[in-house]
Amino acid sequence: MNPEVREKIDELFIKKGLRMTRPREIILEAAFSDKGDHFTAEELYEKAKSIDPKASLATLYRTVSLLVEGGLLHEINLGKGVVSYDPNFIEHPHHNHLICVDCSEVIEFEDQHISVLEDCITKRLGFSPATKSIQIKAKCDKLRKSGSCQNLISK
Amino acid sequence: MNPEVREKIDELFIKKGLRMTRPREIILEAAFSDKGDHFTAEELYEKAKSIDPKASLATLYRTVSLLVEGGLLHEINLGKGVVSYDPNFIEHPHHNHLICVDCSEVIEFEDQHISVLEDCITKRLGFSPATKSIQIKAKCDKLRKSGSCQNLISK
DNA sequence: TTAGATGCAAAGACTTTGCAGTTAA
DNA sequence: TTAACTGCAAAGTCTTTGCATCTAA
Repeated sequence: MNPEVREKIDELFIKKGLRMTRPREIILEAAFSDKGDHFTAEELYEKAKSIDPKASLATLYRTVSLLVEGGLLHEINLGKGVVSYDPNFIEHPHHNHLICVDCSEVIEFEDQHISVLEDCITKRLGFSPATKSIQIKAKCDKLRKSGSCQNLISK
Repeated sequence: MNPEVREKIDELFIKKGLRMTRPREIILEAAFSDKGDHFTAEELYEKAKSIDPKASLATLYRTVSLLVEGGLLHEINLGKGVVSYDPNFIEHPHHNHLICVDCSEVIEFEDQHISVLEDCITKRLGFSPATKSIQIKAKCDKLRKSGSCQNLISK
């Protein structure tokens, strides 16, 4: 786990007076140790069970809620009513998502220009651009050109 | 109901060989007759029941699915895992959403500049900018300044 | 006439919660 | 020591589905 991530977690636990328990350690490990893929509750549960087969889904949901409330994990909706979690906001607080409407591939990106424009629009509408986030839904060129794309095939 | 909306609905029903039944008419009326507010399945159900108390939730879900597949209704996630439906894409195909993270107020907006920029980013990432949509999550100025805002109070 | 649509009630998927026992600080 | 946490199983919420009946075209 990235030391920056570890530090933010410890901060949150101290700030909120939370206890660091073994079941929570396992969930944190499952959520933050990897390459930063998004995951559903079910996927996180599988990963947690691979670390400790006794991992409990109730504790997992409770821990995920704490992390979301604390801002360390973001709930994202990639369409189709599926709730996923994004562990990358600690390291990349300003990233946005592009989601392929066909194959559900998700790409994270940051862009200075769109941030500025977004701020303008947000202010014009009478809002403060805090905690803003952008989702672009688009069609994957791979799919359009070849009639298929990686993630669609792998389903 | 707006004639343009009516026309698109009829088009869809003809294209897909769907039958226009009374239960479906009621749901269409509930979804598209008003000022274009977003609604949840439950809210739509209440409205449908106000038109005909015998309205069935099963038929409602089935009809909503057809409309979403046909592109007449868009599923939107305004955070908190709540699924809502947006009936305004027929009249405003390119609108985007700004959602207040505090009070969940939703504002629809269109912006030429952000559309262009969005297209650039999308292409750069290897995607086609078809059916793109942007969600900005931000903080409501009203809330920030006065400590409260309309929608927060009304809850 | 008949394929499609309906409505009920049951099932399903996902998430939350009550409670008795356990544990970090 | 004790307030917080855990894990189980039960409950809750939201959505889908099987099936017998009905109906638009």
